Amino acid sequence: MPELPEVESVRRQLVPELTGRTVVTAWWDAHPHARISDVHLIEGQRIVDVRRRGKFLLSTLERPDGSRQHELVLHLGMTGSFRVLPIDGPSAPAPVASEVVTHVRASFVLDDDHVLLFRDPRRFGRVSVVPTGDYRDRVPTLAVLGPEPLSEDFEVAAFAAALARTSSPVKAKLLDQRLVAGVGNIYADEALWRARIHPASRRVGKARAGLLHQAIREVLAAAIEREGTTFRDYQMVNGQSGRYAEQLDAYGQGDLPCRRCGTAMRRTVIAQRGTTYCPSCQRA
DNA sequence: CCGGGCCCCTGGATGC
DNA sequence: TGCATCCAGGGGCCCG
Repeated sequence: MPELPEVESVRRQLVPELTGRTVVTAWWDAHPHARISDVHLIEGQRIVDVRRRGKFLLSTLERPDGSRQHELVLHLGMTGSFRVLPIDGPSAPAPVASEVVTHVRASFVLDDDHVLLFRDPRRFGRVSVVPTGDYRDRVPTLAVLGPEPLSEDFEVAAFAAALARTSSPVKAKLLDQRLVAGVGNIYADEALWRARIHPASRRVGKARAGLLHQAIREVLAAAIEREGTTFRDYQMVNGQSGRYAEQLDAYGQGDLPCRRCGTAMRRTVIAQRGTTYCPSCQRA
């Protein structure tokens, strides 16, 4: 559920909390299916920045000698969220924190007597420390991630060409992350509704690709302004909800009247994902 | 290389 | 009321 707008909202909240802080100790869940790796490498390193690529959060790490060899990579999965809490001192972080906040999978004691907690009930999130820029082993999706949709790198011609080249449903391509980064189930449905394109459409011409390109940018920008969509699990660092849910035109609108034409919205499954669209104004 | 499908996980909703 | 079943989905992986 956390997609680009949600991750960007989290990033903006984390920047003042983490920038310049040194991680004193790290704790993580040893669960056999935990998608958590090499976290111990962060101990003693300073967090230089908090960046975002698609749905990933990235931090440059710096050793006391000034060398920068590692990056922290975070992914919220479906139910991941962060909290920053004050602590009494640099004593056992995780057990103490667990009494206050449930489902803590990793925690980082900072040098300002705060602790960063990573919560993730369904364990689809990822926490990894990797050699700088070396994502292939631990985060392959990040290694092949497509352009940032709100940057100049997201070129309409390349986007249209990629859609012309494929035989998959257009929604599957939006979720793929290689064509464009950061779009998930909510904003795929929203962008397709806005561009009036049927999510199962396997042929999207140049003109409609242009509309979709524009719709993706508009929807994501509008959602960032409202700090994302809280539909079920997504929470910001301060525990608050994103305010885009009331603006949703497609996602979660099954059986409700289309906000454009009044036809009952229809629900189906595409690429193993629940998909809502207007059967009247979204034509294949 | 690409497309399609299955699986990981667990809280909440639904059904009996 | 209580138990079983279903459902949500980002992304890794396997197979054709």
